Amino acid sequence: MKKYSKNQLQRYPIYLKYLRQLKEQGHTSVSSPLIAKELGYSEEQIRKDLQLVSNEAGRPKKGRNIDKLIETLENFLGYSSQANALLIGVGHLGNALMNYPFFEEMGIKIVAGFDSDKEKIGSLVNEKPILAMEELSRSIKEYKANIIILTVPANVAQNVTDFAVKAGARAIWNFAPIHVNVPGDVVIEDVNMASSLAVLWHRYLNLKNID
Amino acid sequence: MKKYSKNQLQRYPIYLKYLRQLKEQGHTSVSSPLIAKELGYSEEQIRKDLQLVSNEAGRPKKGRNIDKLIETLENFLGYSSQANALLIGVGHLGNALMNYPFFEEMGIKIVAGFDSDKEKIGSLVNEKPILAMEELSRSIKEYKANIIILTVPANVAQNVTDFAVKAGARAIWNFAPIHVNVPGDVVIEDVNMASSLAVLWHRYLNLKNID
DNA sequence: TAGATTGTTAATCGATTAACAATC
DNA sequence: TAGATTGTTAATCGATTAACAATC
Repeated sequence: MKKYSKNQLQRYPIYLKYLRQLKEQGHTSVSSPLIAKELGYSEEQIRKDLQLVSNEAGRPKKGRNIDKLIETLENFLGYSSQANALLIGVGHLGNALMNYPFFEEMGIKIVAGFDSDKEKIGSLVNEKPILAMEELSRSIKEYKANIIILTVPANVAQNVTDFAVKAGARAIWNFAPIHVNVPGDVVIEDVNMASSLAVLWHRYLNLKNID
Repeated sequence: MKKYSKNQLQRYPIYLKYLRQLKEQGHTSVSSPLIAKELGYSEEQIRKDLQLVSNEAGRPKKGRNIDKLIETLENFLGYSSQANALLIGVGHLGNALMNYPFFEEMGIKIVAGFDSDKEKIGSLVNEKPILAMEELSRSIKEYKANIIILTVPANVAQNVTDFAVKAGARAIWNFAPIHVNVPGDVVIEDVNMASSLAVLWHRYLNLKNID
């Protein structure tokens, strides 16, 4: 399997989104300089990235076929796989993600939510059942749920993670604002808003100070 | 002003969160190897990162004073600033962020939401008023709102961004699943779930294939 | 043909890691 | 003292950028 850096992997969905836009606008081919200009990357980087996933060469002067490229990226990113996901922690954020319309186009489908709150258990959110934590293990097997979305408070995140791993979770998408440890045979990826805000804030201060 | 890489900036909030945990547990000092082990970084990296923000040296054998370090990081990250933020797009995600309890400990406070939906305008979400887009320019001035949180659908993100920039926005925290362009005197940072998922998914596939 | 764009190979840049003397 | 941990300086590694011949 080829090696992709984290930065690289993060760029592919952005390319794909843009290519879909171009396609909607009626374009049938696309060049590296165009993508580079519009998305703010260098054209060399675009070329490198696309060469790496694509098994078909681009054509000088013309660029690449958009439909082919979209298909390539969709396959590469798993958008054609329709993997089932389970969400733990149906608070405000969990609720929002259960209603998030873009997951399906990203190839994942939240099939159930889990919470420890008895009031919530048994209810439906966006037509998906909210179940008790005890059901997790069974659900992972039943739905072949590859991905666990973690939207619990920071103070219980590690405990819930341990529980989920024991229940069979192998990929955890962590929205809790804290680092959690997992065994080597489990992958975890954080959506850390504090990290993102730190970058924004620092750049903003730089901007103000330069003026 | 010192130069910090994006990766570096992203790590600081993670350190801070962990240090706060340690403090709660009664620790008074902390060493690089300890942080490194717990958070999965190398100890050299921790040392480099902390040296860069700290104006006080650590002490061999002992490490650093936790209280001092927490204070340093809080100041560096702007957590003591209490900046006002405005949120545009009160859908499911926007709603969740208006109820997100951790923003205040990160030094930002959402003071109002904005939406184009007449049904929502005039209502309160988590005690904050939802206003019409026409009010944006006035609110930015009134609240000295440095940060705009963008939680609108992808297809209107660029238009709304342009509108916000015209209204005086200078820092945009973009949760829409799309790249938007801004002028050079505006900073933008994306929370791109698709990018995050791409990393998770790729690592997960790697894991399965290696087994 | 001329020119835009490609893919490849080399150079540069920056970030991480390693090595090690200093010190509490 | 001995040992853990520090800060600094150098080496390595990887990613991005530059250069350029190939080609549609």
